Amino acid sequence: MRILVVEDDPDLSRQLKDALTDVGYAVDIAGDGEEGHHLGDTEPYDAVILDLGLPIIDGVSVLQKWRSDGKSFPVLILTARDQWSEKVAGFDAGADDYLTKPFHTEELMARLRALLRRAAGHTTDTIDIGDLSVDNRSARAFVDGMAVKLTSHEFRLLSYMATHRGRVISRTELVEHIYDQDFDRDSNTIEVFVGRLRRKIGTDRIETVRGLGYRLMDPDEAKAG
Amino acid sequence: MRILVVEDDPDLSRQLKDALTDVGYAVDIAGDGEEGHHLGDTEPYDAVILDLGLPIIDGVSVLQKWRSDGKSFPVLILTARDQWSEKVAGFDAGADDYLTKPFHTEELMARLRALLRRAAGHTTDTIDIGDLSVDNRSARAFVDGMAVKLTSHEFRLLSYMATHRGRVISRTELVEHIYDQDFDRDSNTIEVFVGRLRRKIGTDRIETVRGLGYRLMDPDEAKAG
DNA sequence: CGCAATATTCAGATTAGGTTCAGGGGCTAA
DNA sequence: TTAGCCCCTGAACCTAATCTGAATATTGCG
Repeated sequence: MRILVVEDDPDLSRQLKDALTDVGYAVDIAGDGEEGHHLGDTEPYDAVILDLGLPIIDGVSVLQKWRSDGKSFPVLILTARDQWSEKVAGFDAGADDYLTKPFHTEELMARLRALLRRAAGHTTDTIDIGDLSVDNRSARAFVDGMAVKLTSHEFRLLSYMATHRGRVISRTELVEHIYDQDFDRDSNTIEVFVGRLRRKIGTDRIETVRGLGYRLMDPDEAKAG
Repeated sequence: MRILVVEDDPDLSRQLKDALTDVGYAVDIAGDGEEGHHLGDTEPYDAVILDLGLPIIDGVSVLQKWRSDGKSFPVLILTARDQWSEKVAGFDAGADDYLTKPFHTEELMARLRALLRRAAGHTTDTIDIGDLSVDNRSARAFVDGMAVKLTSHEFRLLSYMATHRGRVISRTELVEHIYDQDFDRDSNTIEVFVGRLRRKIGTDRIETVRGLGYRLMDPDEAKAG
């Protein structure tokens, strides 16, 4: 974890750097708003501790610049004053937390941990198979970057096959996973859906394994191996 | 956005509920730790405001239980005491923010907004989707710079979809996040609201995904893939 | 070549979603 | 307190996407 501390009081920044380094963070220090802004713009920090009363450029302006540039690291603001209206302004500028001086280092550490913890939990939910991309979050599929319009059953079928890519999947297994309840399994709906899917995402992506079922794969990979 | 308030002081919880409802959140109240824990366990809240001094089960224990159950909603802790060591314990139990009573409602609101936007992976209160702009701070929406007049529930719907832009959102999810606990959830109000929203912000911004739900997106982006 | 498995096509049937509307509740202004 | 207004809700009705099953065609394999 790499942390930027923007603070003009050398004593405080020294003390913060020591404390943060002790618990294993990599720490950079900036002594004024300009330097701080530049560092935040160019280096990949995991979080920033930002004093508001800074030389050259004030903290809120620095924060606003970062946010309008799309910088998304969590920012914890420090300030000497305890004006609630000022806090509100800080949050509205895009701060994630706010701490009034003087503070206990332990509390700062705890708040920082909370910010880092929260920032960590963002994962995407897509499966890529060659240039086919299946996004379970948005219930969409892309072929070569182009969105493919799928109906809900078509998508369920594709999604299930994608999470078990490379494996042969029987019709029975597909039926069991696509339909919630017991479904009258003597019709050819699966074949119909596979057919429709093939038309939409490309025929050779779903291989038929006679007598066993289907397998979803990357056509190029198939040739190679 | 749906918020759970766990607070044993009826005056305070009443006041919080009013303030939160005014700005368009759906709010549930729990008066003790047990009820609070149960609600948090079973309902899909977007954030929780949790008092520490609670009857039956104390706040920190409730929070710890949630976290060990994998609940990840942001939690803002309230407490009467200003013991920094207690704050640290609260954060380590999995809190995301901490506010000492008495507090200014504006500050609480600002902190709550910060938690909500951060939980959704955003850094500001304004979400832009093409030329549609949704401002969660002022509860207003703009199309092409022009303000759009939305009713409270229309905005709730739009706001929730905007913070989850691109994702397919089921009717159930929408109902659960824009209404509070006591709401009869089988009627077609969601369809009605979606219809009204579409008329106000443009039909092709909300895509219907049959059998799954709706998706808010930039119509131009959609064509591009 | 012939059989069995799989593909394709297509036309109802079904059901999800869209639209409209009226009643009622709650808020505001007088 | 009352009248008026706005908005929410739920029902009824309408529209259209998509599912299904059967009929028909094709393929692969012994």
